[in-house]
Amino acid sequence: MKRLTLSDYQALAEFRFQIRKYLHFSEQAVQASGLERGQYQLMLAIKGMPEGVRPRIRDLADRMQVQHHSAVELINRLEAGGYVKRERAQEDRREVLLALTAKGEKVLGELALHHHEELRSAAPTLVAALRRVTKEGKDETPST
Amino acid sequence: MKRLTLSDYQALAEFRFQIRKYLHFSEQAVQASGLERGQYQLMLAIKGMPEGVRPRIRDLADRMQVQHHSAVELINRLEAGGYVKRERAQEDRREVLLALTAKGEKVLGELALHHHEELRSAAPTLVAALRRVTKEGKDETPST
DNA sequence: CTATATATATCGCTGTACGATATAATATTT
DNA sequence: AAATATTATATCGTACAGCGATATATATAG
Repeated sequence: MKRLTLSDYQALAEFRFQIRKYLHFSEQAVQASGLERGQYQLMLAIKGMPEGVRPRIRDLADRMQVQHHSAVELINRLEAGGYVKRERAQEDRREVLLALTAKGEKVLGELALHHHEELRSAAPTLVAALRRVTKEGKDETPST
Repeated sequence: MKRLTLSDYQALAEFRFQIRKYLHFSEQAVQASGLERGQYQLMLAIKGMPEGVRPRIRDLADRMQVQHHSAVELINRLEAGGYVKRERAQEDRREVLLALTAKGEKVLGELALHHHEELRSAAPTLVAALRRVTKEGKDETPST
């Protein structure tokens, strides 16, 4: 079994740290807007859906990497808060398509802007951390 | 207030998606090893601590971006599982320094290896997503 | 036109992180 | 050196997000 060098461990740890910092910033910003953790992300997923993919619950669950019923619950709370609305698809009436309300657009707009700025400023550090992970180990003595 | 373009939203959403995929992979791998979510990360934080920083509970909490008492609980469970051990610092006897046990080293080694491989293969996509976020918007019509 | 698959929804539970608070050691002030 | 404040760690109860198991509705296959 291959072994990692101490530098590899440090690279992995540093990447985690940077990611956690970004996610922590996000959580603070989201809660300051009166939303719960996943709500911003789900709204962002609706708005930022790749071209050609319709925002069904299933697709959103996939983008969120959660079970579909976790997405359902999240959407229930979002709908209750007036941020998104459900629409039955007319072709396949099992499907529910999601859309942002005006209120949802507004909150998402502000949050996304903050996130965009934060991520732009964090990006160089993140890329550097990734590069360090990617970099071939130069025969360093393994750790332990 | 500045507005984001649709491409900006897509870039943010795509980055989130890629991060979630990595974190989801991580969670699966960690649970398959019989550990809980944060346990791998905390062990990794111990091992991958930057040079010159001692692994006190407070420092680890900072690297984990959690409240110190959340770190305490995590460490309680790790210690109960025999993965880490506490040692009182002799200079300042309030401090508790953490160290991995042999068992901890072993489990961490395997997990970190998988993570390293996964991250190496995910890195190009992640970097691309970051670049798209960083890229100056080229006067595209704003969304909505 | 029954059987099976797909899409969404509900209910109860668990685990993780938090807030509030406590204990212990060290540092500072008078 | 006693009193007070600060720092480091620990405990207890709680909240909430996501999951497993299960249910309902619609659509497709045989």
